[in-house]
Amino acid sequence: MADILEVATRELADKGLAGARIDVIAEAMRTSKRMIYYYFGSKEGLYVAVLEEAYRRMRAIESQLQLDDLPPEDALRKLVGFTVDYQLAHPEFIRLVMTENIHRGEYLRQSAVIQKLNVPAIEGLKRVLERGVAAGVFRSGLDPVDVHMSISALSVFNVANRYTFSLIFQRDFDVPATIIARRDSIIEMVVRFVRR
Amino acid sequence: MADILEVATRELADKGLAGARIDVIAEAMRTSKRMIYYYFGSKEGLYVAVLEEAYRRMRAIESQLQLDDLPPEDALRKLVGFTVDYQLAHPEFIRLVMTENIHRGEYLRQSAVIQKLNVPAIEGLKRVLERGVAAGVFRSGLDPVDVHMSISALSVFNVANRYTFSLIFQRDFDVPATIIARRDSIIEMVVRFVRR
DNA sequence: TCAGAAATGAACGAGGTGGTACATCGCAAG
DNA sequence: CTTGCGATGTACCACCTCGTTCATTTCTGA
Repeated sequence: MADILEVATRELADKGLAGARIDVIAEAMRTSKRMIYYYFGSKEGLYVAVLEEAYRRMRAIESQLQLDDLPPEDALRKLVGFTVDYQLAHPEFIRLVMTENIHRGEYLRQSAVIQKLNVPAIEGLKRVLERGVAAGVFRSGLDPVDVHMSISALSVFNVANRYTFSLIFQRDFDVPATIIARRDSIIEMVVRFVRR
Repeated sequence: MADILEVATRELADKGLAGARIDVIAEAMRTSKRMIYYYFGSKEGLYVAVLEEAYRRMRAIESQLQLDDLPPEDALRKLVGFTVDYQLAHPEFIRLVMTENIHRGEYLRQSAVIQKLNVPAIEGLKRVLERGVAAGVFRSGLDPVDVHMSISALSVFNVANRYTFSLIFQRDFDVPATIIARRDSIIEMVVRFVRR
């Protein structure tokens, strides 16, 4: 059953909601298509379940970062670095999010738990920023949601737009050195933004 | 015929390649479906044409910015501001790009002109950065493509992920004040990144 | 052991979709 | 006038895809 979600995630992230085929998902696991409807009711039902699970997984790992033990700037670097790494390691997550935005969020809206799932992410960042201000290393007046948005934007882009971008600007994101340079650049950008 | 592209852009950006229906596109203009195949050969052919045209339009406007007349930091602020504004004003562009990345760039790859179309964008930014270094206001060693990538990432995100993000973090991107604050934040972030 | 519920398999159908066949029209050139 | 070619309308089809129907099996609890 967690197996179903795994396979469904792959297929839905790969082709999008309209492009994914239930028969393909069904065939990719032992059970038949009949089961998908038994458990999830519809293609959309399955899709919502997949979406929720994807967010849940990311936040679960993120919550283990232990940012409170580090000096503010180190904590921020760790958080940004983690976000970049996570997106790189889980392209299927962004692909799902892209698909959902193509659909204007109409399916995620059906999820009751999705907001609560993401509150801790902001809370963690907020504490880091406050500690930085208290320590005199960060400027005040920063909006945690705004900073989080920038971190997400920078981390997501290399994965979300990697194909069009590398095609246009001839940057190969499979080369480790390129990835590392980009990662450093993103961290530097966020840190410089919050520094006094 | 430019009419066809207009309608097709709307439909393809709206639903994606798999979700868009040729019959719908055909019906939305005066001509019949027969014509689409006559001119573009296939659904994919139409899609490629739409993609190319979208890039062409953006770069055409961008090239009129006259950045060379301004002091480096002002020029950079203008460029970033323009990028943010353009993306906000043309959500269908990003939606197409998202769709294309879902497809791993396999269609854009078929376009011969797409690379050349985007070179000027980097050239313009490169000149601004060099002038900034020469004037002693920007740090040296900056990679224009890297900076361009960050500008794109920050500008694209609020549009590309507006639905999922606003759902999760209760930020309404239809409120002008929210947009303006975000715009200022992005510009500030880029400027701080390049400053000495 | 047995009743009832949960889980599953096989097959199918109704509707939709990309693409085509064929005939026709309009118009420019000779 | 007529020849030829680009443009267009109509109808159609072969295939695919979601979702269902019906029957069957496996589990669970008393």
